[in-house]
Formats: sequence, structure tokens, C-alpha cells
Amino acid sequence: MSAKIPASTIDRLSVYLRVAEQLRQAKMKTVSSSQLAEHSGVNSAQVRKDLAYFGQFGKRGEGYRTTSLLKNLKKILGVNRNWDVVLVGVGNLGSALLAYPGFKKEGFRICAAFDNNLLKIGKRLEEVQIQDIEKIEEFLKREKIRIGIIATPAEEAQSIADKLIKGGVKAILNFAPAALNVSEDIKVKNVDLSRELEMLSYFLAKKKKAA
Amino acid sequence: MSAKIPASTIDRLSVYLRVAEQLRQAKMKTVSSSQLAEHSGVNSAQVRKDLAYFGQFGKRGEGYRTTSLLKNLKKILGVNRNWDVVLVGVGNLGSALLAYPGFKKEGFRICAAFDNNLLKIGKRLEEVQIQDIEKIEEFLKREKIRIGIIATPAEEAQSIADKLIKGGVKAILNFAPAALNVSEDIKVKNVDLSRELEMLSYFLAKKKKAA
DNA sequence: GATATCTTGTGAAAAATTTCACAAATGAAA
DNA sequence: TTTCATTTGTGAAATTTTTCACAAGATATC
Repeated sequence: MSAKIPASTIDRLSVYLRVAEQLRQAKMKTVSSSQLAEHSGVNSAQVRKDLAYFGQFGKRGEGYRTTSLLKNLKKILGVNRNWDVVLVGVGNLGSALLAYPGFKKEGFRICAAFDNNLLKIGKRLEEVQIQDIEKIEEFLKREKIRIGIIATPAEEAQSIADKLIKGGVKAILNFAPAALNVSEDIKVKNVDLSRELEMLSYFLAKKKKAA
Repeated sequence: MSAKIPASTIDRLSVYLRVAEQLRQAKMKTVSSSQLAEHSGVNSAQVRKDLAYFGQFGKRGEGYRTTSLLKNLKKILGVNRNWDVVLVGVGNLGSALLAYPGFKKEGFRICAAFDNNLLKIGKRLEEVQIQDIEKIEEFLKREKIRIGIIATPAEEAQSIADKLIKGGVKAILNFAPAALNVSEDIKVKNVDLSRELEMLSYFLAKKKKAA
């Protein structure tokens, strides 16, 4: 049961959660692994195996009860609670993240935003007061924040990451196109928007060659 | 040489490109696979194997010439040229994407933006005039655009995708938290910001259990 | 020119992940 | 009760991906 769980499994669980949420909205009482599979674009055995890492949630002949599956997925992913998150860097991207409705919907609340620009500090954006980056460490410790989002230019990303970690943050979502150097026990997820486009461009370029 | 190339290889090539760009800025004439590996957080054999899918770019005893490696990576990824891209949905996220400097830097130019909000249509943002979504198909055909970005609410994503494809778009970067249903020959990349946070939350939740 | 030192490119081995395939539950129908 | 139709959970097989390990090429030094 507690074998090493592939990162790709976690990735898919998060997709199953979305699908399960939709199916519940559609009033489906139960879901089969093949239904989940179809909506997620994977093999049905894959779905069962992914879920089986964490327990036996289904009923043979029946499938999975939608509400119970939802509850279990949320528990596994740690979103059966709300998380307070801090945001660093309130530029274009940072502001958009502050206003992003999907975070709150999934239980992630941006409870504070920090910047180094004096013109921005003190202003209010989406119910959140922008604070001086120099005060972040104290804030993180006081509020016991575990998750930070970096939306600064690449040059500042590493020093911000260091500040976050010093304040007790254990997980970082990094939008700056820079590889962060952090110790083993800190989890970093990088989102590099240009890189996503590069994958697409690879397929377009390849297609042209093939044709 | 033209064996099936893993998607993870392409993912990493894009990382190597970032690293190579940085190393060139640092005036490094050559790079070894182990240097690339260290900066990318992978095994050095992996780097060599990834590159070897596409040719023999290195020199034994020397490594890879930085400029030539850069040129090759860009060619492989299809970013040895500029791509015109359209954006649909000029809300918070869409506006941030319009202003995102990383796209232009990597050769992706958002050449047009579309929305269905009459208050927004006609306005100018970041040098780009916001147009009526109803006119997108004609525009795509005239300008022969191949890449589209969807930054609309989830409900509209599928119908926007259909419009893009009808206009000739072959690759879609989708920020709406919705699974797009498209035919085989269309490449979709989903970026779901909440899902990224969910992975982080999984690791935090797991850590707590272990402790 | 011989020797020493690097570092690539790549088969082969190892490890990880996905898919297959079926026994064991489960409920419904006869 | 028995049969039939489902669908899970899971060993085993198949496939994919990563890592190892080393021959072969390249440069520098003596």
C-alpha cells in the first residue's frame, strides 16, 4: 500500500478529481473506472491502479460512489481543507493570480501578497493588502504559511525562494523561468509559460517536416 | 534516429534550452552533458540520450559548443523562427498573458486578442486591439495562424476550441480548467493552475502523515 | 608519437510504468 | 437459489524510460 507512488499518478488523481466534480454536478451517483478513464484520456486499468495505491474505494459490479470518491480524492490530495498561500510579485501575472477564481474554488486562499515596489506597497488588490517584501519572513512565521507562489522576474526568484523557506514555507509554485536551488525537503513546482508553448511549437515543426 | 521520442524528452529539451541560454550569457564556449544535467536536475546520460535522438551534436572530450547547441535545440523545438499566436479571453489572466515578456523573448508574438465582452472589444492592450470573437475564424484563415491560447472561463473553452480549429489552428494552449475534446491531429497543452497547487498540497499532506 | 585525460554516443541492464487478463465480489433477474 | 451481467482489485506481462558502463574519438602534454 505504501509503495513509492509515481508522480504521474498524483498528476492523474488531480484530473480524476476534476472529472468526479463534474460528474457529481451531473447528478451521477456512481462512476466506473472506464467512465473516469474516458473523461481523463487514460486506460481504465490505470485508473483502478492509481486509486488502489490509496485503498479500496470501489465496489465490484458497481463502480465508485461519486461523493465518496470525491471525498477520498480530496483527502489524498490534501484539499479536504483550506490552504493559506502567499504570493510574491504583484506584476501582471501576480495580479492575475490574485484574481484567479480557480484557487479559491479548490481551497487555496491567497492570504497575503508581497512586492518590492514602493508604489505598490500598501495598495489593496482583490481584498488583499500588498505588503513590503522585507516583512515577509515575520509574516510567514506568525501565520505558519506552508505554500508560496513566486511571480517575480527570474532574477529575483532565488532570493525570494530563500526568504520563503526561511519563513517556513515547504512548497513553492514558481512562475519565474528560473531553476530554484532548494534543499531536498522543499517541494517546487515550476510553471514556465513559454516552455508550454515550446512543446506545441515542437509538434507543429515536426508535423511540417513529416508532411 | 526517428524512433518514437518520449514526451518527457521534449519537456527536458526545453529545459536544456533555458540552461544553454543562460550559459551563453555567462560566455561559456562549451558545455558538457554533466553540466547541462546538473543545471537541469537530471542524469547526464539522460541528457546525452535526449540529444542523441536528434543527431550527434557533441564532440568527444569537449562537450557541446554552446552556440551550436542553442541553434540545434531551437531548431528541434521549432523556435528558430517567430510564431504568431492568438489569444482568446482578455480577463485577468488573458491580460497578464498579453503583457508576459517571456513569450516575445522566446519568439511567440500574440498578434491578436479576442473577447465576447462588448466593453472590451475595440480597446487596445499592449499594442494589440481586442477584437470581436465572432470575427476570429476569418482572421485565423487570413493570417494563417497555427497556435491559439484559451484564457476564457471553463464553460466557453470547448466552443472556443472548435472555432480555433475551424480557423485552422493546430495547437492550443488551454488555461481553462476543462478537458477539450479535439481530433487526433490537434495538439493541446493544458495548464491548470489549481492542479499545480494540488500537487504541492499532496506533498504537504503526505509529509504531515509521515511525521 | 606515445600517454593521459576528457567526454560523447550507445548498446545493454535495470527500473519504472502501463496494460492485460482474470478471479472474486456484487447486485439484479429468472 | 441459480444464473447472468457487471466491475473492481491485482498479479503478471509488456512496454517504456532511465541509468549504467564502456568503446571510441578528441585534445593536450610530455
